[in-house]
Amino acid sequence: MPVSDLVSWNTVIVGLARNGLYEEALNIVRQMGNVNLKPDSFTLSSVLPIFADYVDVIKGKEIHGYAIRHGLDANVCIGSSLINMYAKCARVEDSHRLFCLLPVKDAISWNSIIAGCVQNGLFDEGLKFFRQMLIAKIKPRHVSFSSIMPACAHLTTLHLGKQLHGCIIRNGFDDNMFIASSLLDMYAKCGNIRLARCIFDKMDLHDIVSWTAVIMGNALHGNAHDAISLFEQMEKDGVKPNSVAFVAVLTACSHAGLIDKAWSYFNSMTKDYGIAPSFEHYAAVADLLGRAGKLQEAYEFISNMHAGPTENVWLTLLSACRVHKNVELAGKVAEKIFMIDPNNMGAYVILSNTYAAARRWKDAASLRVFMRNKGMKKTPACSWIEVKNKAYAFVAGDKSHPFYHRINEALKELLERMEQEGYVPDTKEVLHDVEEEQKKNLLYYHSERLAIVFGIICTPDGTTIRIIKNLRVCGDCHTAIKFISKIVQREIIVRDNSRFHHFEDGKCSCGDYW
DNA sequence: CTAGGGTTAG
Repeated sequence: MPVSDLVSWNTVIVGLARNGLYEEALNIVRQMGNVNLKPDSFTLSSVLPIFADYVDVIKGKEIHGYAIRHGLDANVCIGSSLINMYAKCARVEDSHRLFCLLPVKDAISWNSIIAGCVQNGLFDEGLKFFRQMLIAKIKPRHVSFSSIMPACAHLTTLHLGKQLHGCIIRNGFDDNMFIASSLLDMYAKCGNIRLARCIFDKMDLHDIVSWTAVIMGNALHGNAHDAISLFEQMEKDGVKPNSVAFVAVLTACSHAGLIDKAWSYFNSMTKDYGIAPSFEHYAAVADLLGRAGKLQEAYEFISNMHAGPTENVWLTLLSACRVHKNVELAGKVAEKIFMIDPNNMGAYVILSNTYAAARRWKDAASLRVFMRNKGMKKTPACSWIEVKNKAYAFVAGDKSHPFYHRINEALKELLERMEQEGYVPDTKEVLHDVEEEQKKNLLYYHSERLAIVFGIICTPDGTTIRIIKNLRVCGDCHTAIKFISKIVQREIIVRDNSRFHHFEDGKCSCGDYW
């Protein structure tokens, strides 16, 4: 059989696969056998992306086996598509192994392993490969940047994201849609919504991803009205919202307490766009109802979910129960969660905090003992700040920190000025059964305050301070930071586990609703 | 007259 025959068969397969006609492409591959043609490296690397898209690791592995038997596994194109296929099937350790074994690595094989890591949440690993790629003198391409940027976004490493942005501009990649979307998302997640919006406005074209990224960014920063008007503009521009876009706009409503708006979007999603609500949509609405104190309504809403509620949806209601100190419903909700996952740590923590908030110290304590016996540990609160391209982490009351004494001095000084301005510590949320004086001390050393004071000491006057915290900011710290922003005349941006707070001149952008 | 990698998600 002449080679050109195989070439023309491959050409047809590629054409079909690239146009999304996967079944037709696979049919052609099957027919190759009937005319005694054997798939070669071109065939395999055209077919593998199909199984990556199908998340079909069984079929993918079959191809992998075929490649090994025919001595094609050292081919760089097959290698990249195998790395990609395993990563898409959540088998990134297999991708990793293949990448190491690959004798020749080009830019695309590097991009495959970087994207594979980032898509599986291995952000540090992805960054490590990115650096190794540079060391190996492989020039990053546009795909390298759009693959690695989400790692900066998730890790909130603004300095890295900015460096990469510089590279992108120098390479003239800044007009690429994928890169612009990932960049604007990175800036939004790292606390700079203004720059995120700037990048969005400079784009020539907007697709559903860039719209969603800018809507979500505004939602996270509490700019509900911007988020909603962007969503409406998107609809006007003829870009059809998808399920993710609705998550974004519902998140915006949820962070601003816009119940009626949220309902109208939730209903329009199914009615106007035929999108079935997923648990994220339910979670956003449940969160909104819960925080507005409509706990019973939220309970019924969740109970009527089509697919059956997930533990995450119940968890949003459980934290609402804690906020509104509804111990009875909290118990009922916790039970629902333990039916799905008996070892759900988050649920035990919130439940014990609910008891403590209702001053039921004994119940809280016995639950903590139970948790300790089960070997469950509460996540310690931690805040961090970037100063001069370095991240500094703080945990509450950490005396081992090298800057502890300087921070402590500054904290005392600041506290005096705060009290002169009218700050009264609010110990209601201190969930320990200890003396009032001790409670105050616990508050004064919350991790976010240590990080903020460190930032004030280490940066010139007027510099914006950006803090990231792994847990929710407590009510008293929220008040304290408002005072601090006024006293030191600095903009302080705090990202907790669910949203951003912009503190400026004694006020917070969330309007005290969060 | 042939092949592989990318952005949004409480």
